This record gives sequence, structure tokens and C-alpha cells, in this order.
Amino acid sequence: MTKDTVRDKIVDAAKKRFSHFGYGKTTMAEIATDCAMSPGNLYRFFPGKLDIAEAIASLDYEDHLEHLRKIALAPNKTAPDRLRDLLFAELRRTYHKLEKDPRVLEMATQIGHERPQFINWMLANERKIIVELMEEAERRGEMLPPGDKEEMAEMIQSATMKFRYPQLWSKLTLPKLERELDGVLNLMFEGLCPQRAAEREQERRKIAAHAAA
Amino acid sequence: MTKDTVRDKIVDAAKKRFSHFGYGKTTMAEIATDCAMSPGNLYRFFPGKLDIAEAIASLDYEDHLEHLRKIALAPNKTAPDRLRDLLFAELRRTYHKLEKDPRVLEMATQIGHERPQFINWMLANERKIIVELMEEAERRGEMLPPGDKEEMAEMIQSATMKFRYPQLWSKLTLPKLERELDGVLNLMFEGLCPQRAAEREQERRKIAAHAAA
DNA sequence: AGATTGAACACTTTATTGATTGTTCAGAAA
DNA sequence: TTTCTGAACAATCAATAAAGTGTTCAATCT
Repeated sequence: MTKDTVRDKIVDAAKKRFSHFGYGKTTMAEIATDCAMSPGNLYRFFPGKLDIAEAIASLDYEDHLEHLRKIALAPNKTAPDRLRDLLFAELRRTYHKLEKDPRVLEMATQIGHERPQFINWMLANERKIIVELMEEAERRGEMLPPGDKEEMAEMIQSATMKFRYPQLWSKLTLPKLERELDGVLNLMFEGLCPQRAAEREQERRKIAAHAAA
Repeated sequence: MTKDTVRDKIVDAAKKRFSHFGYGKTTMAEIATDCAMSPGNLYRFFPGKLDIAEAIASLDYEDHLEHLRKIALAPNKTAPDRLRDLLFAELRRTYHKLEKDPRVLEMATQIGHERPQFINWMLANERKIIVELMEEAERRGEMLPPGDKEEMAEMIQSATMKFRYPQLWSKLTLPKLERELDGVLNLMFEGLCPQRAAEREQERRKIAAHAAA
């Protein structure tokens, strides 16, 4: 049996235990027994228990990333719509994942606390997708604000922090969070830009006048 | 001695103890002794220990609010500049307050955890100031985006959440936080609005052409 | 009467103990 | 040699007891 398949076996056994009994209540000895090996041998494949959890999270996250990438590059949608869909997808995923299963939340907080670099890695990945989204928009000839795309992605993340791990920061329900995210996105797209707002206002009046006539 | 001056005396004694030994290490008996009264008597003036802490925080916060209001209504500044100053002032104040004194942080987290409504009250106050800022801008004839001002203030708060109690959410240094807040504000003012961005781009080229000639 | 006390109570925090468990590594097995 | 084991170790966790504290209220004082 190759080294990678052993790793997979360990990850698989751990995933079952973690999701059934929780991270804290699962012992290395149990994982080892499930794989028909000694506890010591686990350490030839993983530096420690938390690294197994990280591997599990990583695998799950890769799927999520692929999903996000599809949203970011969706055809027949404008860049703002795609960014909207992207951020909403992230909010909903994390909300539901943490909502329905306290054991997932346990693992998430554990990793987030002891491995902040893992969180950074996830954020960096999502930033890359936002950059790809913008580059795709450029390729399609959509109008884009000038400036460094990487930095712009960083700022978008900053402004939407509250919606990334919602239940760690507030106890708002999903509908309220969605309403707020929508509002923040409107701000970013057109909110505090008086010139643009004035144009919209003019347009609105024109439409109103036309309707009255 | 009137009831209010007794309250003040209690708050004063508690403030000294809290800032010197910390909230947790101060007992009601000690505060009572400092005021030359029995522990039980404290409860004729405050419902509980945490309410004394809240009174202290409240007093300090009123000063802060007044400061913010001055910034929000500063003459000779455009609305965007005033909003910028406002949010930067908030970031710097909380950062420094929590940075220099772990005992303040202890009290803050305590109140934040057991009295979420107090936090909401503070947020509502600051929102009111943002609304006042906008109304003042309108009065001065500045161009403003249409829409409900109260809601707009709420969204501005959402987008700048990360900068409100910085060290509870990240371990970024003040300069990094300032840079990020600046970036987020740019986003809100003109960032993801392609039309506006295009205008700026045109302007930039005009200037460049002029410089080349 | 109203204001104040301080002992009593319930609750939380801290200290201590013992059991559990992540991790290591000298040696056995292949 | 390389792979693996499992007893040993150190660190952590759970349970318990002990001490301390926020809060209450019948009794006391003014």
C-alpha cells in the first residue's frame, strides 16, 4: 500500500470519528485502531492530531473553492452580479455548515485558533478567485475600476468580514445577514458616490415623468 | 448627601479599583469599604456589579461621543472627509484604549459578553452621528446619494465592523488597520463604480497628456 | 417611616487530585 | 534497512473539594 493511500485511510477513519463523536472526544488510539495500526505509526503520516483535522478541512474546502470558481466565471452575468453571487455563496455555505453541526464548529474554531495561517491561506485563495473574476470581466470588455486588483480584492474581503464566519461575531439570523450583505454590496457598487447617485436620481425622475405622461 | 452624589462616589471608588486591580479582582465589599458603607447598601444604587462597570464605561463613552459629533460636523470639510475622520477617530480610540491597558479590555469583553444591548446602544449612537453628518451635508448643499440615511449608516457600520473592536478579531497593527480602513473607504466612495472610475481614468489621461505636452 | 447593616445563601472561581490522551522513541518485526 | 509497535512520558482534561464573592433580606439604627 502506497503512502498516499494510507494517508487517505487515516483521514477517512478520522473523518468518521470526528463527525460522529467530535474532535475532542476522538483519541489518536481510536483512529489508529480503526486503521489497524498503532498510535505511534500515525505520526509517520501526520505531524499531529490537528493536522489530520486540517487535512479533512482542506479536502472539503477544495470542493468549495471549485464551486466558487464556477460562480466567479459564470457566463451571461455581469461582474457585479458574479461578485454578488460569490459572496452570497460563501455566506450561505459557512452559515449552514456551522449551523447544522456543532462538531464542525468545534473543528473550525480549533483550527482557527491554533492555525491562523490556515485561515490566511483560505482567504488568499478566495482573493485569487476575486482577482480571476475581475480579469475575466476585463477579458469580456466590461468596464472596471482601475487600480491593483489584488489590493481591491483585499478591501472587498475587509468590508465583508462580518459575513465570512457569521456566528463567531454576531447572532444574526441568515435572512438578516443576507439583507446586510446586500446593503454593503450596494454601498460598494454605487452607494456613496454622489455623481453616480445623481445620475441614477435623474434617470429615476425621467422614468417617473414618462409614467405620469 | 443626595442620591446622585452617592452614586458618583461609588462610581469613583469602583473606577479606581477597576483600573488598578482589574474588574475581576475587585470585590463589592472593597468598593463598599472605600465608600464607608456596607456591601448591601451598594444595591440601593446599582442593580449589580456589572452595572457599576457599565456606568463607568458610559461616562467615558459620552465624552467620546461628543468628540465624534464635533468631527462629524466640522466646518470646511466635505462629507466624505468628515466620515473618514469619524471612522479613523473611532479606530484609533478603541485601539489605543484596549492596547495600553489589559484591565480596560477585561471590562470591555465582560460588558460585551453579558450586555450585548449596551453594545447595540453604542452602535445606535454612532449611527445617529453618521446620520447627522449626512443631514448636515444636505444642509450645506453637498451632493448626497439618495435613499434612507439610517439604513445607509447601518451599512457603513457593517462594512467597517473589522475596525470597531480591532483586537478582538485580528492581531493587525494599527498602521495595517489604518491602511485597510483607508482602502475600504475608497471602495465605498468610488471603488467599484465603473462609470465613476472611468471618469477618473479619463481625467488622469488628460492630465498625463497635458504633462507630456 | 426610611436608610443601613452584615450575616446567610447561592453561585462562581480556584486549587488539587487523578485519569486520560497526544506524542515520543527504543526496540521488535518484516 | 525500513516499517511499525507499544510502553513510557509529559501535557491536558475531568472531577472534586475548598475558598471566595455577588446578592439578598431580616434585623438594626436614625
